[in-house]
Amino acid sequence: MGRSPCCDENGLKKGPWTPEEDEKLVQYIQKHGHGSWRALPKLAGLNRCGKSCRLRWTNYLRPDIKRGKFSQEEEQSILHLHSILGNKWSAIATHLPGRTDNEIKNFWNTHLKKKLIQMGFDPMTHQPRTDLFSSLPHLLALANLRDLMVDHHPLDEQAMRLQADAVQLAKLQYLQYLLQSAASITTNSYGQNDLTDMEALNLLSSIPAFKENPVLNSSHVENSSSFSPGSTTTFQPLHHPSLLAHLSDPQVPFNFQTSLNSEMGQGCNFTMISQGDNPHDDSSLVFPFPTPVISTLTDDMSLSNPGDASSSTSSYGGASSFWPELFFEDPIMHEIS
DNA sequence: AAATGTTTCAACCGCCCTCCG
DNA sequence: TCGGAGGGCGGTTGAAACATT
Repeated sequence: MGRSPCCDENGLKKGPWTPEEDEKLVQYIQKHGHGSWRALPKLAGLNRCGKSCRLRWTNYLRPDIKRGKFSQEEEQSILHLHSILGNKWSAIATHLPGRTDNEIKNFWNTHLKKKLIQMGFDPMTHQPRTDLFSSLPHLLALANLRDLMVDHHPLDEQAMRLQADAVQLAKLQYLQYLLQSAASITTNSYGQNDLTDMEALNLLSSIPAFKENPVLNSSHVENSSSFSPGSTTTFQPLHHPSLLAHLSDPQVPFNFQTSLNSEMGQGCNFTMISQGDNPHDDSSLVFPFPTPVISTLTDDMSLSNPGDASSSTSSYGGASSFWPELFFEDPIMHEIS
């Protein structure tokens, strides 16, 4: 037995606003300001509830509202802010002049959420989706595409590589899942070798990037120092604007190597090593990350888990996520915090 | 051209918080 | 301290526009 909707009272009008109503509302507010929203409709000669008037004004009629398509920069900001704030649309809107929370929310639900899902990210956590099944539709689609193409046209080199990349990505996502599972198992069982380590290594060895590159099979990062964020800096995963610029442009190539340091019973660490130039060999994975960011952060340092400041004591300190958790000083976070 | 399906987004709903008497 | 009013917020709905068959 909840409170009855305000507009049910007194047969007040609901639904789309007419130009005449808009005109009345705008004129009244420009003359008198909105004051009490509840009192406003009567004073302005509108047969609407105050709430409806407030919504119409704040979401549509306000003179400082910017309409039209969201720019690339706005899109990046929303993604970034959402990764920090979650569904706090009004908070996000304060960082985007002229945009309303409602507009941002709609844009998120109709565009950005889908985009992230398509790219294999969980739209709520902004982390890669670790469930292999989430990748299956894409893989199946690719497989079907390949069948079709083989039937009708010879598969070109780039398409072949794309498909191979997708399969490798799925493997790596699954690997991440295994490592995350292993992290909890290992932590709880105190050094016990578990099957998941083996499973992970077997999977790795099936990926050309690991099999063919001697660096990747070595204990290359044995003594690598963890990337330490420092005490006064705020760090955010993934959605740096410069990264996001590339989310919408999957053609931006970046080659990287992933090193696995595995000593049985001690867990695994990932190290991302950027390559200065892009040799485009078949063993490279192509991801939409800009080279400069990766290279500055991963030059001979392992990536550690942001939530785990004492990662050196954790046997899986660097294995929290396959996708690079990039940490950087974030002005917006400073502002918020 | 018509029917059907999908997407978009303005508007509504109801919960929650703050303010004030 | 309590309770009601008002406003803000996030989630949801549904009509209109657009796309596809």
